[in-house]
Amino acid sequence: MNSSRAGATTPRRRGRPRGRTAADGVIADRNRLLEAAEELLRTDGPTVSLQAIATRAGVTKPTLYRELGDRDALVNALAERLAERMAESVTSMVATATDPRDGLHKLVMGYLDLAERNRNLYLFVTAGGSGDDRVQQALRLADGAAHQFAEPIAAFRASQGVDPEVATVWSYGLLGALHFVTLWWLRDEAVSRDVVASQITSLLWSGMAIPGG
Amino acid sequence: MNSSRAGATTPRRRGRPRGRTAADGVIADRNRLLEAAEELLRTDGPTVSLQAIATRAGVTKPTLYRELGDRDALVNALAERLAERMAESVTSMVATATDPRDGLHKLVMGYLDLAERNRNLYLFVTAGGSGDDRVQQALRLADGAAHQFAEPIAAFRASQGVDPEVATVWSYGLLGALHFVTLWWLRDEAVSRDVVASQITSLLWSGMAIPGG
DNA sequence: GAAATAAATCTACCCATGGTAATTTTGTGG
DNA sequence: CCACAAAATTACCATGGGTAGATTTATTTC
Repeated sequence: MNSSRAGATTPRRRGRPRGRTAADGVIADRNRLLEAAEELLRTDGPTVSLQAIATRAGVTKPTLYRELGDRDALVNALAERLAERMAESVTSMVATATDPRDGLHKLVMGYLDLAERNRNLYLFVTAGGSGDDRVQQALRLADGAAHQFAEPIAAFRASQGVDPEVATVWSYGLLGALHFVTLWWLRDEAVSRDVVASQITSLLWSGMAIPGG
Repeated sequence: MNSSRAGATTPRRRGRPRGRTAADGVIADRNRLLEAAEELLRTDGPTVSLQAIATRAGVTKPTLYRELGDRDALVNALAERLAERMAESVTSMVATATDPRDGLHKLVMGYLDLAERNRNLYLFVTAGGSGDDRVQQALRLADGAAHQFAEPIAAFRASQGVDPEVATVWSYGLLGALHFVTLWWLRDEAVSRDVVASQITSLLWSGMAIPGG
C-alpha cells in the first residue's frame, strides 16, 4: 500500500496557471481527479489518502477540495460514475436477453462482472465514507437502482391483483441480497461467477415474481 | 458529537494499581471497556474515538489497546456481543411462533427491534471498520447467521428433491436483504415496523420456501 | 494602459486520532 | 532485600482530513 511513489506529476507553479481562460477546463480537471482516484483505488485499496489522489492528478489538496469537496463528496462522485457504468453494462447485457428470467440472469452477471473488475472501487463506494452518514453510504448505490426495480415489481403485482405497496421494501431487499452475495463472492471466490449468478438469480426471481404476501 | 465531556472518571495513579492480584479482574475491565464503548456509541455516534472510550472507562489508550487490540478488534468484540443479543432476542421471539411462517415474521421483528434500539451500534459493527478489510466488516454479522440459515434451507430443499447447493448463496442473500431493508428503514422511517416486517417477511419467505431454481 | 479586482493555485499549517515507546509504580518469587 | 514481571500512565510519533494565507496570472474598469 505504498502511496507516495511514482506517478506524481511535477507540481505546478505557485499562482494561477497561465492560459486558463475563464472557466472552460474545469470539468476536465474534475475528471482527471476522479480518474486518479480510481487508479489509486485499484492499486492501493480503499484507504487511499486524498493527498495521494491530488498528487497523482498533479495538483494539491486544496485544489482537490475546491473541485470535489471533502472525502464524502469524492465517494459520491465515484459512486455516481460507477452507477452509470453499471447501468450501462447491465442494460447492454439485458438487451440480449431472450425472456424476462434470462434478462434477470444477465443483469446479475453484469453486476458481478463490474463489481469484480472494480473491486476496490465497489468497496469504496459501498463502505468507504468518512464515518458520519454510514447509512447513506451503504445505500447510495442502491437508492438509484431501487426505483428502477420498484417500478416493474409494483406494476407486475398490481396486474396480479396483489398488494403493490411492497415494491419499495422488496427492491431494497433484492438489492441487498445482490450486494451481500457480491461481497461474499468477492471475499471467498468459493464458486465460479456463473454458478453464483445462477443461484442468486433463482433467489431474486422467486422474490420478484411470486405473488405471495 | 462532543466527546470530551462529563463521564470521565478521574485517571488512576501512574504505575501498577494497588491490590490487583495476578490476573483476576481482567475480564471485568474488558467488559467495562465494551460497556463504555456502547454508551458512547449511543450518544456520540459511530465515529467515537478510542481515546473517548478509554477515558469513559477510566483508563487510558494503551490500556485499552492491551485489553482489546486495535479499532478493528473493538468492532469485532462489539459485533460478537450484538450477535449474541440478537440471537437471544430472535430465538425468544421465534419460540412463541405458531407456525414456520410466523416464526420468520417474529425473527424479522426481533431483528428490526434490536437494530432500532441499538441503532449506532448496529451501524458501527456493520460499517465501522478502520477501512482495510471492509468486506470482512460488512459480512461479520452475517457470517454467523448464514450458517444457521443455510442448514434448514439445504435440508428443506433436499427433502423437496431440488438442488441444496444454493443454500449458502441464498443465506447471504436473505441476510443481505434483511440488512438493506433495515438500513433503509432506519434511515427513512417511512413505514411502521410492523408493516416493513410483514413486507420483508413475505419476501424472505418466498425466497426460503420456493423450490424454483 | 495602469490599477484594481477576481481566479486559481500552492505552501504551510492546525488538529484529531490511531497507535506505540519509554517510564513509573506495585506486586511476587528467590 | 533485591531482581524481575505486571499494570498502568505520560509523552510521543505519524498520518491524514481540512483550512488560512500567500502568490501568481487573468480580467475588468477607468
